[in-house]
Amino acid sequence: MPPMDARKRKRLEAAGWVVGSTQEFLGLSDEEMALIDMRIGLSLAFRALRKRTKLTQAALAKRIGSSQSRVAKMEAGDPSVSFELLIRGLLALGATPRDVGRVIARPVA
Amino acid sequence: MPPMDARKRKRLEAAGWVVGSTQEFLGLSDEEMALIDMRIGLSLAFRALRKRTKLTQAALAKRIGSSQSRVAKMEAGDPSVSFELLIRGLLALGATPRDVGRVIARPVA
DNA sequence: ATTGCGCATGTCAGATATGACATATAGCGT
DNA sequence: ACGCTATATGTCATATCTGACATGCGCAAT
Repeated sequence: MPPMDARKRKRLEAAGWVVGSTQEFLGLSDEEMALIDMRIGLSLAFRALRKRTKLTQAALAKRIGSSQSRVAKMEAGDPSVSFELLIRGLLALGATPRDVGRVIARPVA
Repeated sequence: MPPMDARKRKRLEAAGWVVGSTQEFLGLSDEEMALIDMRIGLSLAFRALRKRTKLTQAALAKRIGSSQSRVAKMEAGDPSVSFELLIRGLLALGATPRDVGRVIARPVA
């Protein structure tokens, strides 16, 4: 999962590292920030919904035809995970398009 | 742009072919339908916003570091275009995360 | 009828995402 | 301490996405 520079940033952020000041820390455009916020929001919503549904990562993975490790990456906001996969995951957990839209619309913090 | 089966469906739909009954026509799950609707919604919003901004596909492509042909595919709802690219495009045109969320939340028809 | 412009569609080499697998870590009951 | 279960992290072959390019189509102006 190597040197794609901005990789670990999201991990840190999702892990609680104040999303706000990260922008100047690395030189990110507003658009890139917005994208990262969306990704993080989707990740968090996904994890929350999975837990609410009382599914393990492995069980959910099986249900959506993926693997436990990928589910973990989805929840970690890993940039190797596409928006589409995150949205797929949410829908598979019963989220509606409205729900997904809400998550994307809301700036993360 | 070869035989990835469900390819032309979106073209037809985006071109006006009543999205509703397409579901039974091909055996699509609700979730897949929702995804397709989101993709179409993003495409349409993208095209609308570009036109409102009075940019040609080529000009916009240059601005976002892409190519005219890819912009055309974005607007065509082509499945070879990722959600992330569509969202990137919208943001580059000045759409806010709220705008994007709205588009995703709203079932296309 | 030819030129020019905007858009559509196809292809392809290189970039990125994916599921699967291996392995590591953390917590928890015994 | 030991097993056991859930989650995290890394790697890899394959699949999918990407920008670039070529080319086609329609349409307005000359």
